[in-house]
Amino acid sequence: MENAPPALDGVEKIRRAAADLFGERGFDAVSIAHIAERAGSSKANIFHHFGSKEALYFAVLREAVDRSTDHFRDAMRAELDPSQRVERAIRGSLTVLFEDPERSRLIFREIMESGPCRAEALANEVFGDDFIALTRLFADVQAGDEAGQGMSPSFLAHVLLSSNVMLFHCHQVLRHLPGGGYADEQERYITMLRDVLLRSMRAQKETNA
Amino acid sequence: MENAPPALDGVEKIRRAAADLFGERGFDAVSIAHIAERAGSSKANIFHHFGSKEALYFAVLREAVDRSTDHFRDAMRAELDPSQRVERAIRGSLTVLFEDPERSRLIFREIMESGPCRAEALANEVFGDDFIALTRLFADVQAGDEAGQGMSPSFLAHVLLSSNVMLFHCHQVLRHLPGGGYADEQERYITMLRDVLLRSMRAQKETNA
DNA sequence: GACTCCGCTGACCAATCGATCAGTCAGCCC
DNA sequence: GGGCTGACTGATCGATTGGTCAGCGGAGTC
Repeated sequence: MENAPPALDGVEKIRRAAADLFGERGFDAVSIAHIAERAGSSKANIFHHFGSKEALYFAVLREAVDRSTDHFRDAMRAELDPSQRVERAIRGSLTVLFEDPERSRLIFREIMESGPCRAEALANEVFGDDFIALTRLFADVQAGDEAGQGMSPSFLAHVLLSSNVMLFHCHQVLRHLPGGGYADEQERYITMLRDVLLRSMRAQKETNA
Repeated sequence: MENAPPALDGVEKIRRAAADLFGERGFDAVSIAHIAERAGSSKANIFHHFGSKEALYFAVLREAVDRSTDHFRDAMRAELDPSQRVERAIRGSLTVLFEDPERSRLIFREIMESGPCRAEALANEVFGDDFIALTRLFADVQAGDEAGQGMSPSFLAHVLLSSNVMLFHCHQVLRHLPGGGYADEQERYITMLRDVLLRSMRAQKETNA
């Protein structure tokens, strides 16, 4: 009977408690004692398994990053018409962000804090694949549409991800801004962002001053 | 001779040191001892003037927020054609973000960390005015353009701010992504974002499935 | 000179931090 | 049984944390 939930051995419990707490409050605000308490373990045991607080943090971060890219890749496999493909990409990215908020916060904090040294590694190992996939999607959609290109696919990926990430991190603030009701209406939000992206691709060089 | 630089009294030195350090590393990673050292003062003196670490943090945060809104408001006063007005709004927001990076990080961290309780206060006191101004700008531009409305001005403000904030916080990562060269070319970035926003406003209901 | 006020300091506090220690206990191999 | 491994613990380390307190020294005031 005990096959479905794998009984969660000690190490995994520590990992999950650490992921939750680091995601919620950040590296410095969380102590090993907190993690040990939530994991139902002892401080010494954490050092036994992970060596140091920093090593635990990076272990948790790496795991979060790996799981994130898997989910995102799944969300973009379908072959539909442009409107539906873009919509699906928005929804997929949004799902990844919201289905495990602690993980998302953990990763974004790492991006913010990373100096020039670690930024390149992050770009290659962590976000590169997702960004490329999204860029390809926009390039495909533009190529299949005779109207006009003229808009960089990678920049459209930037706009999509920016908007979603901002919605995720700031939606408690956004919902209280005048006209910020979209923060609580996911479908309306997705439709609006989809329209912004599709219109950007289709309209031609009419905006040149 | 000592009139132009106001000699920076002790309290102001503390405030600046705290703003720099809190912006760089966040609340928990910075100790009063660090701040005292950078300010050339003593721990006890900081408590003498501010009472507690939290009070110092909030004082610094409030000051950062006030200065931020002032700058932003200045950047949007001009009356030009739609393309130039949108471009100016993008540039203004970008300038505010990059001209004092520590301040910007401080504020954004507060948005991320703020629970539902403090989020409403932040929305009203801090970002409300800027967001309203930006929303009005898009509403104006759309009204003056006969082509079509159909796109929520507040959502366009969201897209503009999201894209800029993301560029600011992640540009060390973005520049290393394939096609992410725009992260280092501000003028190209501004042009692309302007086009995305203008096209979104002008194109009509052609995207409805 | 004696007085107060105020910006400021060094010494100090209890609490907590990350980390280490010796040692316990259960399981496994021979 | 004996030898060994690895998960785990309570006690404890030195360092650092946010915060307190008595007091110093200079500027003003009578």
